[in-house]
Amino acid sequence: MSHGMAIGKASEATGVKVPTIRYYEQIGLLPPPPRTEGNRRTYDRKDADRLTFIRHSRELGFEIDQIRTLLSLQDRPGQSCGEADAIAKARLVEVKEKITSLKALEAELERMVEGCSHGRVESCQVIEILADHGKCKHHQHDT
Amino acid sequence: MSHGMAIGKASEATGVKVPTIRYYEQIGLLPPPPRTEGNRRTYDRKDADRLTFIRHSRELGFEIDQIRTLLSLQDRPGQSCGEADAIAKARLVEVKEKITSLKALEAELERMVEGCSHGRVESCQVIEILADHGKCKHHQHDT
DNA sequence: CCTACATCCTCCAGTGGCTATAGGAGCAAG
DNA sequence: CTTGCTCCTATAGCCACTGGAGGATGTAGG
Repeated sequence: MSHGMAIGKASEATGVKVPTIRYYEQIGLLPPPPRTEGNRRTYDRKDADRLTFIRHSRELGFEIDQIRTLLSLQDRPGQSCGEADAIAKARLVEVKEKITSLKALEAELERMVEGCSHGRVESCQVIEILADHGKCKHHQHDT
Repeated sequence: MSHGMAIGKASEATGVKVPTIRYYEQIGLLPPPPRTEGNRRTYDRKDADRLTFIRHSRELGFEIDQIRTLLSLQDRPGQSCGEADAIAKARLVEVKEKITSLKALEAELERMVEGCSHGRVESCQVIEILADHGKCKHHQHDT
């Protein structure tokens, strides 16, 4: 009765690509599902839910290892959610920092682009700011 | 007379790590410098400037191939800076988009963390929102 | 001159999180 | 029965580095 679906259907249902699903199985994030006679993976509702959970977590920028922790917490509902809370809070801090850093970056790029007089490279603000770090206002930014 | 420096000094002077300098040489971003009798790389002021240019560009999030283009533009000062301008503009758009996307992410993480009553996992907003994509307000976000 | 020790060299493997390709097997419809 | 789709495994590639092994060279002190 259990309406098992093939990997393609699971992919469609969850938005996780087929090779990615196999990859998640390989790294132990998704348990190896039962196979059909013809050796094909069959997934059920629970697997799909797990994949959705993973996808959403990845979209929020959690690392695989953090997702591993979050999943194991989900499996034991009676436990305190302090750890989940801590992971989410840490990610929130990261995101806030990245926003700050990207805003500095945005400001500098804007300065570069606005300063471009569309003339020759020799007087181009874009090139000049890149070349001369002293003309750069901010000090620490990453991707 | 040319005050050539060893790779370690070049690294110190530019903030680019030693293995990264060698890597840039390997991929053709930095020209192979002359060597001493003992086979050690010696860099001059121009090389250091180039490394600084590269580092700064990387900090602003430009890809290696874009930096390749920017460097080749710098080498030919008489040319129009339209291409440099276009690269910077494209990056600016990317950065703006990323900021928007991270703000959506920030909002959702905040909702998760605020909703956490510090009780059991079974009633934890953090886990619940991750599990149920329907509870998610936004639709498209990346790292 | 000899000994430590820092710095340098090359080569190769690993990181994260997938993504793509090759080469084949199974399955459903016409 | 054939066409064409989906599936399987295994392996390699992506980006931009980073680290380690194992050995050569340079330098400062005794």
